[in-house]
Amino acid sequence: MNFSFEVTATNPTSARRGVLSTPHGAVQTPFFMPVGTQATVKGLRNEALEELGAEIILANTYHLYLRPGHEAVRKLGGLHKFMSWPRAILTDSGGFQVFSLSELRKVTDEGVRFRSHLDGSEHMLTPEKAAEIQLALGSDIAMVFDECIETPAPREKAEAAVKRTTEWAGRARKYFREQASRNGELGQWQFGIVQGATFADLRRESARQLLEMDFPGYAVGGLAVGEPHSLTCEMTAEVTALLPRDRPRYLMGVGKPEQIADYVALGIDMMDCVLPTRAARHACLYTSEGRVLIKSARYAADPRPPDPNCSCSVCRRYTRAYLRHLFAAGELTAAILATHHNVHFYLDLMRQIREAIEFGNLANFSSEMHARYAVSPA
RNA sequence: GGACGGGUGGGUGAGUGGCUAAAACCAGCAGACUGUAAAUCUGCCGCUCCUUGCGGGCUACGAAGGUUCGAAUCCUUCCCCGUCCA
Repeated sequence: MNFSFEVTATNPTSARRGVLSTPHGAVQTPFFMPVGTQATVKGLRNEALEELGAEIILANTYHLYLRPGHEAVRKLGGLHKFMSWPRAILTDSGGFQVFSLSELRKVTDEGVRFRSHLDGSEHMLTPEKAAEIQLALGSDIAMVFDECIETPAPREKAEAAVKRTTEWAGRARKYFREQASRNGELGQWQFGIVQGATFADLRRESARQLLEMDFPGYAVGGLAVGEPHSLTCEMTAEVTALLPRDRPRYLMGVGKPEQIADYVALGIDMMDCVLPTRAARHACLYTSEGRVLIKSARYAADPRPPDPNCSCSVCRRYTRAYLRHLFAAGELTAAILATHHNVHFYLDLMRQIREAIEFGNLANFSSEMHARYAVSPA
């Protein structure tokens, strides 16, 4: 087995410092995964991602299944080779698309029937199918297919989603193990996903049921979909309290810069979020001084770097005035530079957090981040 | 010199008697983005007043007059622009 997870340091909070080893390299935890839904982190070449120190990225089952198709990727040597990314990859299962594409799908116990957002064609995604696709893609970590629902949700709906997610997790686990016994070492880890919306008892129940399936890692899903941050933290804490200490915990789809350290303090090891890349394309830069909406007229003649305290190659070379100009002109370079900076910011934030855990001052770090982002800079 | 066509808010450009401070798009301004249907979306965008209300006042569809209860829309004259004919 090329996989392992080792906790190397703990903290007065529940935070853990560790290393997740994969066939495509070791990943220092806690970590943040830049999102590369369609086998690319929008706006960044893989060379840049490597320079920025990304050790793992996320890709998406649903999107790659529709285009170019998982069999096509398999024939081209798997996702790593296809996209020329030598480091680790985690694939999301398509469970989030159950939520985000809610108008294009129908959920049944069997699975989810999607109408493709690309051409309207019909596709059935089941727990087995999602696992099969991810095995074909050859990602290092595969997620089980779950039912992600909106928040707030009525209790009955949340209950039903938990029940379904648990059953689907069981089927996915079974499929995965069958494949392993038939084909030998699969070179992939499979993680379960806890659901339960904003109901603490459902979250605990969901976690307990998944624990019985003995996943090498556990995710918390269906959070940060509109509920207040405090509630996200509450639900996360409920779950992490039950999860085994020797397995990685993944809080899916988070978060804002000032929230990241909070999740880590609750014992989260892994996160991903489209925020740094999407916000960058929309001219929002994350800096040591807070958010900078670089399109604003106030930066038209600002000769300072986007973030005076940042060491990234964009901040070393370009001014706010120039970035603002590029956005105003609609130049592609605007998105590229902004994305580069934001991903640097997030990855550097994670480096600082890992350091803070080792030095035992994560709590201070967290409150500093909140203070910094409480008010947007002038 | 003559015949047509046309002059609308920062721009392009709808609108041929009241529902028009005037569509739509662009530009401008402000904001939002949390396992990416997102290089997207939302709001504001003549001036002004306040007790911020589907509020009041003022100004505005080349200019000046006129018709009408009411005009960007109809009439007259003038000024520009385009095309064609001499």
